[in-house]
Amino acid sequence: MISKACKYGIRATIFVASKQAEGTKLNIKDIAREVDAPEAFTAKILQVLNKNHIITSLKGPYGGFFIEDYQLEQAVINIVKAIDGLSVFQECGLGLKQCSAIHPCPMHDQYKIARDALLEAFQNTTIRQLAEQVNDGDSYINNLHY
Amino acid sequence: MISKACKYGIRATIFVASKQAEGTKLNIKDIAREVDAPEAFTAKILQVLNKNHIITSLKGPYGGFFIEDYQLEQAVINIVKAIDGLSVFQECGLGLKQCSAIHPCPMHDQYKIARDALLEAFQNTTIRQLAEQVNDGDSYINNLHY
DNA sequence: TTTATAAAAGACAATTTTATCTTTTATAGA
DNA sequence: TCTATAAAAGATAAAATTGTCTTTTATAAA
Repeated sequence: MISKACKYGIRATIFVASKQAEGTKLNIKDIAREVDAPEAFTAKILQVLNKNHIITSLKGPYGGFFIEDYQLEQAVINIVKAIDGLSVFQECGLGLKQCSAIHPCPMHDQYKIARDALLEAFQNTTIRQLAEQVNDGDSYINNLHY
Repeated sequence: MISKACKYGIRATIFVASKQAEGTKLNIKDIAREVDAPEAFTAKILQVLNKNHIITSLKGPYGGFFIEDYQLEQAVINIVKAIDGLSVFQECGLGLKQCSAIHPCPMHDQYKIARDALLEAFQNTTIRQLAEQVNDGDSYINNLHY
């Protein structure tokens, strides 16, 4: 569906967003630990998220990652766009290079329904909404480790 | 979404199914050419499809691949199951190892809608239906190469 | 039974994705 | 200005997926 990198990126972003109220900056180690992702790999991902203005970073002492107000309002699809690109939302379900109403693959119509539902999910959800859910204890961004 | 191998496999199966009426057996070369997939890779995929009784093969002269009546009635999800497994239809959208109504990720509900739509698409469609579409000229399993 | 044919099986190679490690750059405070 | 800190950048490495090539096995017909 979407890459592992992208999933880590979304979880990390939600975590950073969920801490916005505190006003503190979070470092890579803490973010990676919280979202159960490999640290160095997470660093790479956060790097591209910063470049794409999904989150903001500051180097040096007292530095780290945080999220700004305007960034909280972005739809999660922007995270997918930054890491994986938007092709998942456009590609043919059976891998045809061009697949459209005029040259459809045999699953075109049914697949499009699912693909559009996915698009909706990522399009109509803001980072703020997800962060609030987590803060309210209604959902989680980490694995239960029993 | 689903792997390239799986997409090749579905296209190949539809092609074989679309030729069932002819009663002829198709060889790897012809199948691979028709569905625009690498030949040797296609051979590997057809091998697992045969093992999983999606299609049938016969070695030797006058051998090749064909599909039997009962196989035509199978849902395409069986092809996905044989090649990729069913995890796409069960996995968390944000990559949590366990994600359910009692420990949901922040996108659980919206993602589930899309995932279930995908499941429906593959579950409620038979190989025969797709083959008929192709035979009727309503859809295609090959790339337009202009 | 021999031969030709076509898939199966197995080994291997290339590419992509995931992951790690080291060095550099920016920044805050002493 | 010097030092410590934390991210950025760059170079590699490991794993998974995609793709190829060679050898073996099954089968039909002569």
